Amino acid sequence: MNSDPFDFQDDAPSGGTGAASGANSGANPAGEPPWLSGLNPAQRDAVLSLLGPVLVLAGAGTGKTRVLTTRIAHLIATGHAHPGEILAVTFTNKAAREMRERVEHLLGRPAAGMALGTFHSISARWLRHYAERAGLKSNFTILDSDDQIRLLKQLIRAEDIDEKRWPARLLAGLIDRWKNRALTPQTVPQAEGMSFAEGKGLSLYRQYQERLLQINACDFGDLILHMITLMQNHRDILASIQRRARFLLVDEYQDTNVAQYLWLRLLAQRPETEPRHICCVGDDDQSIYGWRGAEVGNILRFDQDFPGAKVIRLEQNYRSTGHILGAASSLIAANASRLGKSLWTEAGAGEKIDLRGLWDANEEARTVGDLVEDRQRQGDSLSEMAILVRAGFQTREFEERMITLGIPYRVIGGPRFYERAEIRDALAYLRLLVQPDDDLAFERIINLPKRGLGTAALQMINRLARAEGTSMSRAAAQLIGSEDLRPQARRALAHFLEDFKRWREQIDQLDHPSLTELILEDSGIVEMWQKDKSPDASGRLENLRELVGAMREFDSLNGFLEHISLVMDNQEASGLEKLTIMTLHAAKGLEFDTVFLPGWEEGVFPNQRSMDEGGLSALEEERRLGYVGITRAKKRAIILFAANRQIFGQWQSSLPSRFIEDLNPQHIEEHLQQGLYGQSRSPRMVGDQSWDGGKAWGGFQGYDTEPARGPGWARAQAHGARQNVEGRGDRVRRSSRRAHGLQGVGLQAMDSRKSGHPSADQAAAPAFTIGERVFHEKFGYGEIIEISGHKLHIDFEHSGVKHVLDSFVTSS
DNA sequence: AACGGAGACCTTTTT
DNA sequence: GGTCTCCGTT
Repeated sequence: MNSDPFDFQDDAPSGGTGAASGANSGANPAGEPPWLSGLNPAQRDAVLSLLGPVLVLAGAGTGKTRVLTTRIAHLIATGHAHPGEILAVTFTNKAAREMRERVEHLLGRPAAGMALGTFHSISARWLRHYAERAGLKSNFTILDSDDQIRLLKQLIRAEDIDEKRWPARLLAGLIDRWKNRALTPQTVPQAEGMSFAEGKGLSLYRQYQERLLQINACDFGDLILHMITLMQNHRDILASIQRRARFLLVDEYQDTNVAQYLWLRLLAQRPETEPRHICCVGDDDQSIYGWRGAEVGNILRFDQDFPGAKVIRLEQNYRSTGHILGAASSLIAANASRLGKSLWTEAGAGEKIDLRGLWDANEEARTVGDLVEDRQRQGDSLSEMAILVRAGFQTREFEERMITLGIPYRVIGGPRFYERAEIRDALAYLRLLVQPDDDLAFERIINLPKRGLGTAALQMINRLARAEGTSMSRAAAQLIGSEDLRPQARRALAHFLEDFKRWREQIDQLDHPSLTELILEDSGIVEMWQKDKSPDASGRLENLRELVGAMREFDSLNGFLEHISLVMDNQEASGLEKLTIMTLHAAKGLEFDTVFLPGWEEGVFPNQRSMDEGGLSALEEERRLGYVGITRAKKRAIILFAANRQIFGQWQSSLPSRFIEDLNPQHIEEHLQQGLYGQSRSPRMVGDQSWDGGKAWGGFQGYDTEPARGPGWARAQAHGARQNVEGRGDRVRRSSRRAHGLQGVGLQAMDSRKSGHPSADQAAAPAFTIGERVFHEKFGYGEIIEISGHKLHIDFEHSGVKHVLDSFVTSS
């Protein structure tokens, strides 16, 4: 991030204004500019189509970032645009940082004045400039979701709403969703405003916004929302910004939400006669943030929004081998709503996808561990391997296994550095230092470390602040001049305020890291942790030291605070090679030689809750997630699933993911564990006539061809013809038609449990009775205490009550 | 202020 | 099963 946070005024030398002139003015007369060499025709087209609206549909691994960066470099180097007229938006700060580096590398010089950042960071800069017009001061605080919740909690309490029934996080979610749709308290539809605490939703939203202005703060959504409102209501602001955004570039367009879309529309707004130089890059197949408001619709109707838009498809993949690409394509082909792309590669077929069915999650982790060690023996680096899970809880078993094996790993996406309590405490001190009206910071640290200012004192301060319509700091200052507080509390409060006064006097004397150190010492924070005997206390002190270290990279305290409220990522410096464990979401945009994809089971992936809430469109989003997962792999992908898994302390039996049947078997090599899905000698198995004892472990080979299964079946047949990848061919029908036996039973049980397709054969439930003694392969003997369909609750002699499917159990 | 018990939660997550 | 939050007790 640049030191000058708002350099977009008139510092831009004019000169790049003649966009319409000579398209090749910057080209080397001897040929073409060097940065264009090595681009394939589609990429080249995307780089050179500088004028008018352009949509680049860039499949996974097709060189999207390269196109974007080259395009920017080309704009500048050919004189089509001055850096100060370019505005490029990304979704993460990391992406922004990388993009800037690459552009400057191509140009061979800094691209000073170019606005390149996230929607939020760019908005924040503008908003600081125009703060007064939005009712804020330019040093406003950016609240994170933690602060947001605490604020909402106060409002909910003040309204006498039952916090249990109407938790603050629910309201926070509601407000976030409104903001994602660019709805202010004035524009929330009447009916929706009623949706919290018997109709108080909208009123709470309004109060929340008022309160934010009072404490001179914004939440993340406000950054964008305020800017939209400002641009809509003030022509001068809009004009000034548009001047700086003559050439717009947007990365990951499929992830934009409605508010971001409106933001872009305002920036791109031009008189009819003028072209809109907007270039959006995205991949509808990698849209995985629908659940937080992203609108795939934005990318799907780009050419309606921007008439005359040129659509360019990047389809040559440079990342993965043929089998990986083939498997991924066959999976995504099962989705109905897509713009459609056909990735291809010049790389060889490579290794097939390694598909492994295992008994339980434990074995899954062991298998991955073994395979990782195998790769290491082959000389592969750990940093080229990753385990990509659907949900956070899955990381645990892998972490445990890696610890046992002594394999260094890192988990991405755990609690982030700046979200840790001790860091947030320290930051609250700094926030209050520069912004005395920051009530949330005040409340956080007023009694930290303990200084005898408990709830009573806090309440008194709060009441006065409300009565006077002022901030808590000011109210507190007033209180120490009065007799309202007990002498002890009064002294403590006076001391607290004096500390801050003293520190503020030091702001110009000391550099900010030293000042922070001073504050941490003086306030007693350091002492507090030193006295703390809990095992993580030393780590917390370590973190505080790290915080001071991180500050040194910024030239001002304000610059640092801006950075941490927007850029909450922690870049790990450690040079040690490590295996990466992270969620599929976090993996987007990354690549690894070897990718492990565990937990491909119904319920886990696709995730049950996701489907319950979002239906078919959520299922498609899950499938895109699978597509993202597979396409992270350069050389090999291993997909795993387990028949049994403990979820929230309950054993669950599960069937392999329906996504596995979407995969074209040509690209798959199965390694199925013997005896999976209880090939036991069960006399109870419904219709078990032809079980062949293991090889064709049922679920997978069998259920694909079960017509009763519904949508999956129809899709599977339809998409064969669309194969477009190396190794194309009609989809091979699964050979086994065994639709009965264990797998049949399990299937029915699953189906009836899931939304959608009730099984036709439910009547065929085996006749277990409550109280019956049964045997389970893993849990041994037990007694049935409850039956619901095919799901049994069994009290096992050695392992307690478990929920298992009846197909895993035999009567004893 | 410090402990502990009860209850609720448990998908993904950037900014 | 694990963790977090709240609330009541000491």
